[in-house]
Amino acid sequence: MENLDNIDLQILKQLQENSNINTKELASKLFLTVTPVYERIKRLERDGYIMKYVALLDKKKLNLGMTVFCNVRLKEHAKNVGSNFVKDIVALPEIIECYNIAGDYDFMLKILVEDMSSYQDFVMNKLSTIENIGNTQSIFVMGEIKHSTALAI
Amino acid sequence: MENLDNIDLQILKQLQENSNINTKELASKLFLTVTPVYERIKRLERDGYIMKYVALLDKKKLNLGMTVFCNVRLKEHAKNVGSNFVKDIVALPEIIECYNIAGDYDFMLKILVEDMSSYQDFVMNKLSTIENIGNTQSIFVMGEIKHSTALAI
DNA sequence: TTTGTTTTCATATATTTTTTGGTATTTATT
DNA sequence: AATAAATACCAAAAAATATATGAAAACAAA
Repeated sequence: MENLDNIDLQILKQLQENSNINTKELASKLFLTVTPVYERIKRLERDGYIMKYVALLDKKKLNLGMTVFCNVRLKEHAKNVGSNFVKDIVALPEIIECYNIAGDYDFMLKILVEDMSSYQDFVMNKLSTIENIGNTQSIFVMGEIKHSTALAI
Repeated sequence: MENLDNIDLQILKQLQENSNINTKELASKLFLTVTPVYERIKRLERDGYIMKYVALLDKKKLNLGMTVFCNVRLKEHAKNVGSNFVKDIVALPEIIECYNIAGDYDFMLKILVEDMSSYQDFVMNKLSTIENIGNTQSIFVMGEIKHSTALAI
């Protein structure tokens, strides 16, 4: 972070809003030529500031319009065991995020499904079959106010 | 969704894992030439299946290593009012996501900050100054097990 | 000032994107 | 079934962009 100057930060800001901008256009925004911008981007990739480039898709258009946060509590005996809970979670594609949290529950999952009946199916036939899961609490998302992948840098 | 054939879905799958793949390489994976792949991508963009292309950055390297979910309850009188809560939320760059949820709380925020003291500063000096906020509950993330932007298509 | 290092520019080359025209293939229509 | 219309594909050309290279400028340290 201390290695990054203001130009680097502006490049990162741009790329996390639109990574398909070409070097020429980005260079002109920064009042530079293509070479320094190109080399800075490559350096930012090499040094791991930029992890990957992805396309963000429209959930609703792809029939995954329902978002649910699911809090999970492990069974008492499993708390200290290095369980394969994590392995199971990673394998389920409906679970798009999983956090180990502090508080009443052990994990919080973000789940994307088509509708309520597919969520029911997910909980009954997939989530509940995972070993060591004690109980769960589902928090349904009614609306998405803000959803950004861009860090405030 | 019904408009998408298997080739479209495979293109989307690839692009949401790595959007910097070039058309030629993508085409060879699909046993096609560049033109149909190129045209399909353009159509998927035009039709809104692909919303945007972004670079994903490393939180920790950019000093935003602390994630907190913050549940927010609005004040009673504000529940029905079309408050400018939303406008205020969108303006705060630490809040990377905001959901209107069902359950005990009205909103859930995902917040990215550097450390505990910056979170304290955020809550005290920014979040709490937003009108109509009743009370809040902070859920601290200890570990990120899974974090994908790719939809299970 | 001198030396070494870093950053940038200008330009050339390699690669990729985008366009174009033509040919199958499918779908609809008569 | 035959014809027309639309769709999806391929091959190749043109345009734009990415990448590489050598020289100039800016900067830092001795």
